[in-house]
Amino acid sequence: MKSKNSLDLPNIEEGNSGGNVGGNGPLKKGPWTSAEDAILIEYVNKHGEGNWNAVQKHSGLARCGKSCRLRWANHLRPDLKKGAFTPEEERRIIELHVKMGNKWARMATELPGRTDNEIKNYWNTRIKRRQRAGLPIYPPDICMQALNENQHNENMDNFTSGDIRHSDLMPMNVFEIPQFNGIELNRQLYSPALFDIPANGLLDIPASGLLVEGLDSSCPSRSYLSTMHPSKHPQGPESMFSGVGATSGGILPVGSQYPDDGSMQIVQSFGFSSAYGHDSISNHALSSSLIPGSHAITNGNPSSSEPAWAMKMELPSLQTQIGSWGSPYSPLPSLESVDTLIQSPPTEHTQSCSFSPRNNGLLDAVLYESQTKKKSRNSCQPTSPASTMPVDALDTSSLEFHETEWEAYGDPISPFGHSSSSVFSEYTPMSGNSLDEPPSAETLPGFKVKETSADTENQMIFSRPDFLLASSCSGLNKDRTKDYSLLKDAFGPFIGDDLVKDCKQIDTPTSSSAQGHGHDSGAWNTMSTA
DNA sequence: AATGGAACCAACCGCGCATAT
DNA sequence: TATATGCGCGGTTGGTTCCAT
Repeated sequence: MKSKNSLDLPNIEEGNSGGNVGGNGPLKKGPWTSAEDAILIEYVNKHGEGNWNAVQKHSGLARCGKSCRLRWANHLRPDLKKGAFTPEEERRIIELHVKMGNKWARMATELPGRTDNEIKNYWNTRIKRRQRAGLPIYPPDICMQALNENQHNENMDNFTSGDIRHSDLMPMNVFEIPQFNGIELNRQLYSPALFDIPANGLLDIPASGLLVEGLDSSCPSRSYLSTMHPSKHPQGPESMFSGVGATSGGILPVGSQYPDDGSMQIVQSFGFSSAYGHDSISNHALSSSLIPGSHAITNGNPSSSEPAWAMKMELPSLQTQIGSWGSPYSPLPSLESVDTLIQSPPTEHTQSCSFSPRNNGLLDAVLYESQTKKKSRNSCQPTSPASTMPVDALDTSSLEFHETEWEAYGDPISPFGHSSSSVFSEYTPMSGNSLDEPPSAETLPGFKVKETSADTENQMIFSRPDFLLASSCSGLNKDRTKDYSLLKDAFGPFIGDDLVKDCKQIDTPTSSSAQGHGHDSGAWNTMSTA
């Protein structure tokens, strides 16, 4: 830390640069000096944390309370861990992000010694880097883990909360894992090459790749594969549901038809390299023909008045940078145009549930989650909202491979600037990976990818496969059992029967846990219920 | 060696929530 | 109940460093 000597020299030096230390003059901004740090440390040591606005008054520090708090929290706290993130931490961040989205503060609670700002910066830079390189964002194992977790949760919560969860579940599921969605389900379908996993293990899975790899012509799951990054998806529903052009079992237009235009780039900004056409199948058709039982989902859909991505959702950092991520390979459309796309998609669905009235924030989601929990507890047997389940509560065996292993995937050729079809071809299986090696596009007979349009609601919902299951399991539709069955059927081919099976098998409280990062459970619960 | 771009990092800003009055 | 204040969070910005050309 800083020498206490500086405490005795509060008003020197830095005060001259852009501000002053102490005094009642204008508050200083900009970088903190060692003297200021010392003052702050001394103050905190003496008075403890909190009451930050009093720091200026009592210590003479010409910094606003917020600045003091930030400085302390991010740099001066004695328990801070300095240095680069370890592979374990990196992996943990990814796991957490899968679950939480851009909830940096929450994530920080799970990473002792790390700050939200640190995590945020890490994520942003890594994502940006990978985005530029056209690399996948999430590692398949994590996706799988999340899937398992959610399935588990669904089962834990299965058919118990009924209508209650109908509305409440959605926000969390939709918001919490904006971009993860299809990835997890594709674990077994992906070509390892798709998961070019860099040091940080982020998967920037090209949507097209997802579609190709994970889709088979009949699989409705495509829908959510393409919805991985619902938020702010420029194409809105259309692109998000690129794969959902037909009813279950229906064949979708081939992805190779993707125009190599800006739409693709937009998608890329979400971490996908797919070229999503603007056109496509009408949203209506999609919303109604998504998959058998999909109505349950769409009915539970959050918004009618406002497209899902028009909401301010919890977005991964990369999503927020859509406008600034000018990849050399793929110039992105202006934010304006993106916004237009985002907000313009008309939706004919009405809000059929008690979803957050504003449909625009995590807080809402959290609130609703909380409400859901309460309701669930009150009206049902103990439930475990998917959103509150710790990742670690699930079998994390699939996560056991080390971060460095992710790197083994090697970077594929950047798909940027290529149509999805080309992307597919580029992402041919590299093989030999520890992960389930999904069949390549070529090995998926009849696989066809189609960038189609879809309702924002659909997108929202399908943004998280687990949600689909959860929805059916927990009451998005009153005919939950039916929906579940339908979804199971729908996802079975895609995620694998075993997973579907797991969904049921996991339906035991004791299944949680156990492995991996068990310590997270508590923290997670704490966070979730906070 | 110079230059430009990318990466990294620290800090600020705006918003919203919680609590006190 | 309404308002004020404190605080935390997430997004964004700007500066510095690193690296490739």
